[in-house]
Amino acid sequence: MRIIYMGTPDFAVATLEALVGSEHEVAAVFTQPDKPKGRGMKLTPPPVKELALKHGIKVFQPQSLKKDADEYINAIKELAPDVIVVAAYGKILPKEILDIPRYGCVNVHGSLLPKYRGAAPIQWAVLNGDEVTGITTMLMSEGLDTGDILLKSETKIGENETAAELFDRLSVMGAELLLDTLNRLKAGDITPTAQDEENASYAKMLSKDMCSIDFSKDAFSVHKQICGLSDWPCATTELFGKRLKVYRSEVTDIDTRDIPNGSIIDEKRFVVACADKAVRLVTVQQEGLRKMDSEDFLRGRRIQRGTILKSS
RNA sequence: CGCGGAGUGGAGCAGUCCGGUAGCUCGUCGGGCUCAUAACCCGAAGGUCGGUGGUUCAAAUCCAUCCUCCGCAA
Repeated sequence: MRIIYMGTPDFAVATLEALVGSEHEVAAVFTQPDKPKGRGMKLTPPPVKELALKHGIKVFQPQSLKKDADEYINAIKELAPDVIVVAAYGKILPKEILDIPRYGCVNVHGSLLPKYRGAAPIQWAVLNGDEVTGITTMLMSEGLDTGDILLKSETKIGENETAAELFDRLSVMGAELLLDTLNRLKAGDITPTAQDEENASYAKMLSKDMCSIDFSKDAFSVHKQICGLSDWPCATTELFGKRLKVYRSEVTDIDTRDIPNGSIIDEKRFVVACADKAVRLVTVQQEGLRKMDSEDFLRGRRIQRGTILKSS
């Protein structure tokens, strides 16, 4: 099939790569405009753009599909795609565009729809402590992730799995599921199913005010907060007046109900008391320093047992 | 020129302001103790102090410049 691909972040890279390596033809790529990023605010192209350019695929980076609608609609019509594939593009497609391809617009979404429609489905599945999540492909409609479902693929979330790790796994799964979806769509082998609106939920965007760790919560919640926010925006606490990011943790079975919340009960392994049990902080990063195992971080730093980690 | 932190044996740090013996907590290796151990005791190896230039009798430390890593902000 002749495809226009729309996507932006790392999550969308694997799928594009799979399409490029398949029998399908990627006629053009749409992605977000380059944005100032990193130290020095250098203008940085999105990951999908870099991959597209590497393969010599034409790249469009519209600021808005609504303002300059005519221009892009015409461009897309000229490209005459059989299907438009969208993976974490970050823009809403107007109906005029949705109607162009013969097979419609197929979206790859990082959750089992109708659960977690919206921006950060993968992280929310981890944050909420879900045991299972997955990938859904669907035919896009005008609403936010409300289109008819084509295929689903499930996977278990590991006990200590971070959102970043799950991201990587799901992006690979998404690529596979999409190829499967396209092939079966072409063969007329899929019956799109409407989403069950009753059970729909939305995953709102992650924000920095979710980052501060509250050790007065139970260990499981704290642990899942750390996993779900890793490695961005990352759960944080405060030690020595400096921000400490926590990338990785594990729940212990140490009962800490009689110990002040947030106090360090093992100053060598970085075990911290929560409301019910203790959590061990496994990988941390203090501002200005590199990311390291907590044992390394604690070594050579005179930390006393009982030191309290504050909410940052 | 967006703001800021860091670079010292294999790891993590102190020492830098006020130049003058390479320090601490670990790890590694060897030995000892122990029923045993991630515990304890004794000993050893291992560092051109990120690079270069400068000041000085003398630079990890002061000055200049470059490189690398990271936090904030986006």
